[in-house]
Amino acid sequence: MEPPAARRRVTIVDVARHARVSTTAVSKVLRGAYGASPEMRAKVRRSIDELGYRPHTGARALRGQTYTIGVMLPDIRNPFFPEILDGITGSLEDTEYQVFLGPGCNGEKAEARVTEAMIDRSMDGIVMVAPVSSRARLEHVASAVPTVVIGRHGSSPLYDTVADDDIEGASLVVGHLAGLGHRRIAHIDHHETDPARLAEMPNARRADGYRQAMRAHGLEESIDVVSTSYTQEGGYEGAKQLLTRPHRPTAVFAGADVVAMGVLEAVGEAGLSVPGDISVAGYDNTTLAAFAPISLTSVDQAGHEMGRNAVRLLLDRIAGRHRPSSRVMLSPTLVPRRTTAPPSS
Amino acid sequence: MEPPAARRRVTIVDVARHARVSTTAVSKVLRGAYGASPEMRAKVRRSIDELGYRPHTGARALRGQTYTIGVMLPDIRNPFFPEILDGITGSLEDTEYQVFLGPGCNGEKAEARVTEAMIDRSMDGIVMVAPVSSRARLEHVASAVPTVVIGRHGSSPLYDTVADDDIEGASLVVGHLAGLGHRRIAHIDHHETDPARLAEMPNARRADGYRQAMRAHGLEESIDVVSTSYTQEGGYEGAKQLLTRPHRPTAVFAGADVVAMGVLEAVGEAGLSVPGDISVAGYDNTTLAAFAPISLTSVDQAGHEMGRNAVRLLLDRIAGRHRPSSRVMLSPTLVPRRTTAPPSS
DNA sequence: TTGAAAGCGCTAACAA
DNA sequence: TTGTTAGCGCTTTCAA
Repeated sequence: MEPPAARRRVTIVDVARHARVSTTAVSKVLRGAYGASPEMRAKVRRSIDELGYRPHTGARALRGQTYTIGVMLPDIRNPFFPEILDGITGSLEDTEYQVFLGPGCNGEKAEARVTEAMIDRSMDGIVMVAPVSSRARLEHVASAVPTVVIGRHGSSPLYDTVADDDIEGASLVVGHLAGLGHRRIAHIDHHETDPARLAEMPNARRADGYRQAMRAHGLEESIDVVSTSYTQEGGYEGAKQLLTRPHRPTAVFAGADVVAMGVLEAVGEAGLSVPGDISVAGYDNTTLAAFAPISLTSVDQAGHEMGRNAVRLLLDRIAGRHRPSSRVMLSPTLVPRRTTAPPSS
Repeated sequence: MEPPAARRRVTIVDVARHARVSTTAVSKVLRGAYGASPEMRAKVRRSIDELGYRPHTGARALRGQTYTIGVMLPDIRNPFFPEILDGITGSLEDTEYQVFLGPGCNGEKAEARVTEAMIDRSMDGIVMVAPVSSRARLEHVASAVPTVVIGRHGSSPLYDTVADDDIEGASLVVGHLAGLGHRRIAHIDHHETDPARLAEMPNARRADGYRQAMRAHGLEESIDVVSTSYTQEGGYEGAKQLLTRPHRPTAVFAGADVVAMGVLEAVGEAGLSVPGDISVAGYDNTTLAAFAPISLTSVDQAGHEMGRNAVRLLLDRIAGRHRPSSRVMLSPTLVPRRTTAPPSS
């Protein structure tokens, strides 16, 4: 008399026995591989359902795929990232692939930990959203597993990239404000010291785009960039500085929506009104921007599209298609709301 | 002459050879298992570093642990969940465990897909945050892998639970408002039909707590609950209804911060001011509530603590400690801000 | 079209 | 204390 053993997981062997075929046959059916008659497929399918069999991913990992896609998100709090994530999960919904998020990636070290963990787990593909790691690190990851980098400029032969045209986005904002009649349009940037990263990060592009657009509108004399950080505090500090200017700007283009939130706070504290005394625009078109009491003019980056494109490129690579690396560049759109209006003067 | 083969991953065999010991020895060192001399440990450690060896999780999964914890988050957009997540990742930072998030779990079907995927991947433990699945489903998961359920009342011998005392939270809000002099305090609830779930969901507790507290303050005649949903739209709709009451409430207790956002919107549209004409309180103390221009009175659930407790319970179970299931109940605190004030009358 | 069998990288029972 | 070795569940080569 044996004690009732802990229930063992149903394996491919059980299915094979139940269907009276070989394990090879079951494996073939599972993977939709060539070389199995329709009758055999049907038989195996039935046994799989009856027994409630599910493939063991660890065992699969030793020989083939894991049907797992890892997504590295730097900051789960940034309300822009869920859009990208929806684009990713949405296009993977009807496939066997499962998405897992590596959370808490603030800084190079944390990014390395998460990506290594994904590689250790034999994930089939990795999507890195707005990584801060060095190019060398990204290429290290990409050399181990198919990789797509979202939201960073600068390409590599080892990975594909999907990014928003930040130059164009900045230009849309400046064009909008200039069109309303603003001349003194200031910009709040994210301060970046690392020169290597500088060229690849979206914030630098936005600042460049701002400068270019200002020149294009004949406003180069009014170019005014404050470098703080892409956080609410950064926006608050930046706005404080701008408000003490002898000739106060009539409009502020914040490099991100969260930054604009800080600007709104500082402007409110200074007893000024938006857009009466000062217009404010953000970037990312987050849910926060759309929230009625705030109603922030912002730039929409088409996060869904970014996610969809990333998946398309990734599956293509996983399927083994050898091709030069791609760069997808998406066009942003302006969403004018109530924080921007003609200057009062 | 061979073509340069694709670089093979360093395995335990390579390490063993390099250190001139057996693979068993390496395995023991890796797992900190009993039976390896300090000299051997040192030797193996050195080889591991020199070769850059990392354990293959899939291979580990076949025999032992994967050092992976899966967290199921129903809605990545809910600004309360990152708090819990921080609590989880924070307490796992100095361990070998890695956290992965299963995203996009809206509804029972999606929850089942994600949890099955976690089980297939031999994750060592699962944390389910505010799941909507039936008790039977939760127990199915828990019978396959150590599980902790966060944010749901009602216990099971198969899994541990961590929850906030929603009755107390509701009581804090009502007490605060009543203390300010309000009598007509209304509540916006999340509509729930499933009777089984009804008893376990926090929203029901909050509504019950509201009713109990109203009675305790002798305000049972003023009890007024509108059932919509825990979304911004739900708050908007609910407020619309409340504002058409012949005797308009002077304070609204929204069951969640997002709901309160919708209330603020509706109140603003009606040309009323907060807190001048009507006080508004939320629940969750999200970053949104703390945001200065909004400054919403809310209830803090100590998300960090929830996450920390969940991990503690999970690791305990994973370590194989057999014990009856635990229920951890945390006490919320009230965070009064500028959306609540004495009634104007 | 079908199946037998080797082996992926690791852990753990057992032997030395 | 140290090493040998048998699998874990799957994929894939190769033979029938």
